[in-house]
This record gives sequence, structure tokens and C-alpha cells, in this order.
Amino acid sequence: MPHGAIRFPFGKCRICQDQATGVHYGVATCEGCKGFFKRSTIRGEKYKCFFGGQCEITPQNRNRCKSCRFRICLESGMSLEAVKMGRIPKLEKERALELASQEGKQKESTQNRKGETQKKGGSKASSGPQFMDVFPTPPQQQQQPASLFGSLDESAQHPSRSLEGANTTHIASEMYFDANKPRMMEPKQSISSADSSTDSQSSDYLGQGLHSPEGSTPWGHHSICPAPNLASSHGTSPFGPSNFSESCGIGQVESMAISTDSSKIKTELSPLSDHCLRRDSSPRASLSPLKVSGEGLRASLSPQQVSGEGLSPKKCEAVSLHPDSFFPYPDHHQNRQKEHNLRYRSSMDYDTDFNQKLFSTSKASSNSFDHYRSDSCELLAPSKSNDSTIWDKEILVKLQLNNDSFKTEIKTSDVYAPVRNHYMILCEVEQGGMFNRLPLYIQTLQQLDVCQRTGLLLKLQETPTDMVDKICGMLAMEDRYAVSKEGVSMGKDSTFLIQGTLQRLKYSMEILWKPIWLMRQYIRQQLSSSVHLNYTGDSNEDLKNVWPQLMKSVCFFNDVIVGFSFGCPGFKNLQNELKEYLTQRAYFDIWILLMSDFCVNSTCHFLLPNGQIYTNGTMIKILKEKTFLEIRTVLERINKCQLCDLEIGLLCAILLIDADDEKLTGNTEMNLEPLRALHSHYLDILATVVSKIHTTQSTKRLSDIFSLTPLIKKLSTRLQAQISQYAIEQIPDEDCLQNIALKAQASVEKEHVF
DNA sequence: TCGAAAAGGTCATATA
DNA sequence: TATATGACCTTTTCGA
Repeated sequence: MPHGAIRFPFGKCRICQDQATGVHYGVATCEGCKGFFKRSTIRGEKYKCFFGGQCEITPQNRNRCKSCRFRICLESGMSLEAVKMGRIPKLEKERALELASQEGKQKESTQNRKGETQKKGGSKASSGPQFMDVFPTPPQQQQQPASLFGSLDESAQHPSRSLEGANTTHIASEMYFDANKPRMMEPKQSISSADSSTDSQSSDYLGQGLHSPEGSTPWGHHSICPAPNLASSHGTSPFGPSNFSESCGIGQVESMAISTDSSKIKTELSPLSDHCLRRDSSPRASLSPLKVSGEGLRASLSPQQVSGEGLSPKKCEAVSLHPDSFFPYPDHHQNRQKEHNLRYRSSMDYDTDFNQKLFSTSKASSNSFDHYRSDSCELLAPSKSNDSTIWDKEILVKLQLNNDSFKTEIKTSDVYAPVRNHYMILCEVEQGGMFNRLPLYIQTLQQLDVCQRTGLLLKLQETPTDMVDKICGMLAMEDRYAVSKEGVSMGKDSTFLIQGTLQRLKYSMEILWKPIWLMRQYIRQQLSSSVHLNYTGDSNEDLKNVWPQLMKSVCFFNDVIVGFSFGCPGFKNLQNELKEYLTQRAYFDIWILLMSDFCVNSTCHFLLPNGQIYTNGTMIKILKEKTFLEIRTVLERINKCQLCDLEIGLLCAILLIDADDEKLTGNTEMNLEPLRALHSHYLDILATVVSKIHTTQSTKRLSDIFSLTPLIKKLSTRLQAQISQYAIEQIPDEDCLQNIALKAQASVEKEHVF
């Protein structure tokens, strides 16, 4: 084309929104999509989508899913038969140029007006809707038929026709393509309505009181779920101090309060930085600072201890640990803890100062640990790097996420003080255990969520309505991405959507990982400790104690899983019944994924939150050999995939919100569309994360990950069925628990006979 | 016949 | 090392 000649304004590529270079095979596309369509057609290739068949194709991800790219090509009307050679008729070209020119002027004046308004107002509040005006919605989201130059013109079907009669406004908006222009998803729901809906749902949920908590356990409702009943027997439990259920409640929130303080995460405690258990040889494995309270926490393992040579297998059956060790309490909670211990001291040898002991021992043994790194065992030492969290800098850079973007200027203690008080009050008023407090716990999570992202301090005195208004206002002003993308209507991703979700997921995953991280520390600590330990779990007498502990652990894991679920962006906007069902269903799915790290050299270290560690022998007695072998196989398969913490967390989320379930699809009252959209969104995020973290073999890695899901689901179902056999229909007092233990024992003996 | 526009070809680069 | 991608180039087609 001669210099100065005016080229037809083709706008954006109908397939991927990149800049279109012309009309190729009947549709305005970029060079890439043109070439892709040609190659695909000539070779007659057949593609398959691994992400649900609804991938959005962008210039960044267009090579990720050939199937959806080709599908969109066809849907847009690309065809070898639609070829139109030669010049675009003069009249047609003139009209198009004129429209483009008008649109350019309109945009300019609109932007000027906006600039003036912003200067006058000087408020950030106007950034939301106006942002949307400036950047037109891509045609795919407008659900309009594909066309040659614009979404609505008939030229797609009839390329030789003129543009006359086409939708002027739309074509005009598509005439120019600005490569630097950010692409925004237009919220299908207004900000206020979306959030109001969320909160009204939440209110309903909260209003349901006890209905939801019990339902959120793998045992379903309370009639057959020992955990809630156990929790509600708080204070009179035969298992000693009532602080266990308390620890589930307060401790969880406290752990969040600490883990979500980004400054502390980086400088004091990095629960998510623990790559040392990963079987991965990727660079992530070298990133792990473990600093606790300013002192380096370094567990110490000798090679013999690590490989198990220094420990009798029997001795590894079970080790006791106080639950506090998983939740660093503030002083006032420790005082409360001590009070409870005095009142309810039981035969369980709890140590309220365990944390201090743990950390001081760690400190003392740090030297030997620093130098040790074993290839023979996965319980590896963390490195000295200071930059690691699960979201270590390297990953953040790859994901283009800014680690500092959620930092708040408000002192963390100020932000979380109300939450602590909240729980103090709850504990004073009612000692009903975690399950009775779950609705308020969920509410607190939601408050925390806002605190983390906006620095907004929500006061307890505020009425729920005030709170809702404030949340909506803050979200509208400061988190337009999350608001516009996280609504029920979300379904199509974009770079912003993925990044926004990841940012928020970051905090949710800290809830998930922190207790697990502390457990890991404990395992290392115990394996490396020279102090004499009382091991239990092998004899029949010991086995009696296993059941109470197992039931307590239900409460703990349920707490972790519910916290994680509600932190997953998009989850809390789902139907209440759906949320309840999903958290219940995902219990073992997530448990299996969390436990995968503890399967070392064919030995599974099953951890309970009170510090009990059961290895193969005990677990076979509890779960029967067939189930145990299946668990081990699945855990080994998971480990083989060498997933990083982030991938494990995403997989947890994906299993949580999976809509592919007979009970769900068979229930016509449930609206599964938002769930499917959310699931598809998370799949896309996982694909993005995998492709960015594993620059090579990402497709294979994804395929490996997806091959895990049916295995995990199958095992999860088996575990649920098996555990349900031990159903209890009354509040378990001491006698009842003895009966349970006897029942379990009898079951084991019966199996041995056969 | 000119020249705009699309198809087809080429090859450096990215990815598996 | 093989294959896919896409920017750029050449060839072909067709309106003016």
C-alpha cells in the first residue's frame, strides 16, 4: 500500500480481539487467527477442549485451547467458501471511514468531559462505571452475531454487501482498535445489586442458624454427624479442656488474622512458604524462609531421622501435640486457655506453651538444619531465602500479580481487634462450639475479606445494613475488578478477572495452608527431636483414643475447609443450599489433597489437629486395608504430579465447585449455571497458572492434574461411605465414645477373621 | 490498467 | 528435535 493511503478500519479480530489485519475467510481477523484457521482447515485437524468448551480466546491465551479457537472461528462465520478477493467497494469504504472518524471525535469529547468531571469531583468513586464507558465491551460479551467488520452488520453472511444499514453505533465502537486498551468485563449485574444479593444470601444463610454447619460436614446432618454434637458438648466434653472447639473458632480467626497480615507474612511467619515438602525440583523448592517471631525457625533433621532409620516404626504411630501449636494465640487467648485448662484439665497431656517450646527448640536446632538437604526423603529443609510464600515472588512475577497491592496502611492490630473481640464475646455468651458459631464465623470471614482488600475497619457496633452499604461502597470504589468479575454472572475470563481472582484467592489459601504448614513444622520437629516422646496408637487400648481424636479433627478440618471455601472468589455468591452441599461434599476431596504432602516413601503420616500423627499401621486398623491402600495410591499419584502449593489450592477450589455431580444435576431446583461458570473460570485460572509456572510441558502438567480429579472423587466417596458406617445418633458422652471405640475395634477384628 | 485487499507462502521464533 | 505460530512478504483477485 502506498505511503499515506488510508486503509480500511477493520477493528478487532472477531476471534481473539487482537488487531484485525483484514477480512480473512469472510471474517475480520488478525494474522494469527487467519493462519490458524487456514492450517486447521487444510489439515482437517480435530481438537478437544480440556476446559469445558467455553474458553474465551484472547491474544494472550489464544494458543491455549485450539478447540475453542477453532470453534469461535466457525461460529464467527469463517469459511474457505467465504473468501472475497479484491477491493472493498468505494462507497462502503467511505462510509466506514466516516463512521470511524465520528466515533473518534465522540470518544475524544467524552473523555474530555470525564476529565473535567473528575477534576471537579476529585473522587475515585466515579472510576467504576465511567471506566466501562471508555472501553467498549467486546462483541462476544454482547452476544451478538458475528460479522465481517462489526458484530451486527450483515456482511458476515453476505460479504459482498455494503455496510449500509449496519448498526452504526456498534460498528463505530469497533472501528478503532487500541492495542494498549485494557479490556474490561462488563458486569451483568450492578455493583450494588450483586453485593446486596450476596449479602442477602449471606443473611439468609446466617439466619438459618444451625442448619448449615451440620450440613457442611462429610457426615451430612447432625443425626449422623458426630462432630457438631461433639462440638456442642463443649465444656463438658470428656476429652478434656473445652479449648479444642474454642481453638477451632478463635484459633482459626487468629490464624487468619496473622496470616493475612502481609507484613507479618513476609517478616515473621511464612506459613505458605513451605516448599520443603514438595517433591518438586523446580525453582520453587529453593524458596522458603521460615521465620517465626523474628527468629528463624529451623527444624532439624538428621539424614537417619529423615529416612526413618533413627525411629522405630512403632514409635511413629502417634505423637501428641497441643492444638494451640497450630494457632498462635494472642496473650488474652492464652490466658483464657489456661483458665479453661484449670477448669477442665483432663488426662490428655496438653501443653499450653507448646508454641514457645516448639519455636525455641527450632531455634536451637537451626544450625544443623540449614546445612541439611536430603534427596532420600521429602521432608526436606527449607532454604534460607527470605522471599518465599506460596505466592513467592517468582510466581507472582510470572502471574503479573503485585504482591504489595493488598497492603493496608491501617495497623493490623487495629483491623483485627474487632474480630478478636467478636469472638471473645461469642465465647462468653455461648459455649456452643464452632458449629454453633459458624454463621457468625462466616460473617467474620466476610468482614475480614473486606478488611484485607480495602483497609476498611468494620466496627462491631454497625448494623448489618450499614455494613452491607459500606462494603458495597468500598468495593465499588476500590475493587472494580473483583466486583465486576465476581458476581454470579461471571463466566468469561480476562487477564483482569484471573488476576483479580488470584489476588483474592491468595488470602483464602492462606486460611487453608496455615494449619497445614504448622503441622508440617510439627512433624519435622518431632522427627528431629531428641526429647523422649510418648507414642500411642498401636495397642487396642490406644485405639480407643483414636476415635475421639478423629471426631475432633472433623471440627478442625471443617473449619479450615469452610473458611477456605468462603474465601474463594465467587463462592459466597452461590445459592445457600449449593454452598452447604459443596462444602460438605468437598470435605474429603480437600482433605486428601492436603494430606498428600505427608505421604513419604509409601508411609502416610495422617495428622490430626491435636498433633496426633498416625501412620500406616493405625490407619489400616481404622480404615481397613483396602481403603488405606487406595489412599496411599492416590496420595502417591498426587505427589507424582509435583504440584506447588498454589496448584494444590486451585485444585481444591476446582473440586469444591465442581458441578459434575449426580445429586446436583438431578436437582432441578438448584441453579447450576453460576457454579458451572465459576468452575470454568477456575479451570482457566489453573491453566493460566500452570502455563506460567511451568513454561515447558504445561499441557502435560495440566493433563496430569485433571487425571487426578476422578481418582480423588472416587476415594472421597469411599471415605465418606466408610466413615458413615460409624454414624452416631446422640451426643457422644464418655460411654458413647467407649462404645464407638469398641464398635470400631469389633469391626477391625471382624475383618481380620475374614 | 491500477491498486486495494485477500489468499497463500516463508521463515524466525516459541513451544512441546 | 519436531512442530506450531504469526509477522511479513508475494501472488492473486477484482473494483474503479
